[in-house]
Amino acid sequence: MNLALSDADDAVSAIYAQLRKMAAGFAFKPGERINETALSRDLGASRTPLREALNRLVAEGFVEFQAGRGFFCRTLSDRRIIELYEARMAIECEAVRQAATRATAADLDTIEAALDETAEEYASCTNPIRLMELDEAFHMQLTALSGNSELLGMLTTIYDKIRFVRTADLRRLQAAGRTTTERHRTILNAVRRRDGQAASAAMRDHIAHRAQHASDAVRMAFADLYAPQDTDT
Amino acid sequence: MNLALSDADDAVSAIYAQLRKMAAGFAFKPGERINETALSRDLGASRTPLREALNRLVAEGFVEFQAGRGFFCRTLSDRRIIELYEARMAIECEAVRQAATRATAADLDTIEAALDETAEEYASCTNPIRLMELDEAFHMQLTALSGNSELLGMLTTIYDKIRFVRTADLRRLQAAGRTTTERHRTILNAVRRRDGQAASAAMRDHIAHRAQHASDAVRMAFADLYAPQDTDT
DNA sequence: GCTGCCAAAATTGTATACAGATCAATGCAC
DNA sequence: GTGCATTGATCTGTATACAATTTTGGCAGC
Repeated sequence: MNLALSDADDAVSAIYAQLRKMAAGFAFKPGERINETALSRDLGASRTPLREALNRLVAEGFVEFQAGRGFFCRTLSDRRIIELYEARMAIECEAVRQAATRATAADLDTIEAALDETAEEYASCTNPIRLMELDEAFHMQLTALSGNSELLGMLTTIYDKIRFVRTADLRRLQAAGRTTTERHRTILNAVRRRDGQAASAAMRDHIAHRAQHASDAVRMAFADLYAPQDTDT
Repeated sequence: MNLALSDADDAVSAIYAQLRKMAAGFAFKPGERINETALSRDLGASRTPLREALNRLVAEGFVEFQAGRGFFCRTLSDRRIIELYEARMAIECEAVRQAATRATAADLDTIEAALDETAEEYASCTNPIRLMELDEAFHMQLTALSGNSELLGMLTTIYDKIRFVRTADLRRLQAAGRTTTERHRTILNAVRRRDGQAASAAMRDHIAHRAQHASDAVRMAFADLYAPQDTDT
């Protein structure tokens, strides 16, 4: 997978990075057709490099392509979100299992320090974007300890696809006065004990728990998506 | 992930499907630069749709892109292959766990029948391509029983990336007078018992076993790749 | 009000042109 | 013979043009 998501020095990669950010945040509405001419004008490029970048997003599933009709923003369905949560499970459970044998004590200290440092902010944070960043950072850092860049790349793509839903879910969770910090500590402790089995099980439990609320979160995410423009429809 | 690997009715998708097949079989040598003009001529298209298709392959990691220098065939390293085997583990272990709760008896009968039917051919097969097809069919069918198209799509991409190595590995295994059929039955039986834990563990064991020989297989694959042209280097 | 149809406008699909960068080969100095 | 600079050939990067297709808007008929 492509980990070089930072804007490389070539134009297509820069456009791609920008479009991916937009797609992750649903700057295009689900099912919406993407107007190449207008978008290329906005991005200050011509249609040729834009279409090349869009084709990368097609391969990753952020954008769909219909012959003769052009590019469309991906749709957002319960079913697909559940599948992505399961894919997350596959990757994060395996990653944490590998991390249990490969992570150094220093690596784990770093993550735990970050957890300690942000625990208070996490508990009192009212900005859902920031809440999401903190949560996601933990999962990505932990997965990175697997030392497997394929797994990390796949997870990055999955997170970009479900971020919108997860943001709604975390907001909801916190509104109920709860956080994910304790579950994160449980997972981290299992890795520290070098117990890959337990770490994997704890991660599975953690993700499964959130997946149960995914459908509700999808509905909230949809509301967020269309609320700024109009309250009904 | 993109499951529509069949040649769609649009030109870019058709070119993409063909290029992906070529990339999977290393029709381009690792690290080799891809000449757009020559390739577009061979494919009977112009550079524009070809580059769009190549950009899809960049996103999937079959092709690398260097600014100002063009597209290059991916390189083949031990490290990367091991990572892909681990990614396989992540996905297939999760898939088989889901399959254990979701697969119908009829689904499992179909796979078992295919296993029975091909057991003899598998044991005596001298064509490594066919050997690979049989083995891969089992894994893909089983993963399909998870009912998760994301997992299936990811696995398809992984298999396309390691097919070359796996072909060498299976050839080697069979030359030693052994097959994977019994291990496949062990996994299938666990799914039948609805024991997701055991099915996952058996799958993990199976893949780990093959991963141990991946480095040797990579070397064999390299030899295969360059043998037709020249015996050394 | 709704449907079907036709023409105009907008949009996509791809070939092509050309500027700029890269590569290869030759020749020169050492 | 080796390393380096030069230059011509090759190749990439992207804008643009235009054909083909799709969408849109309006109008007639039910």
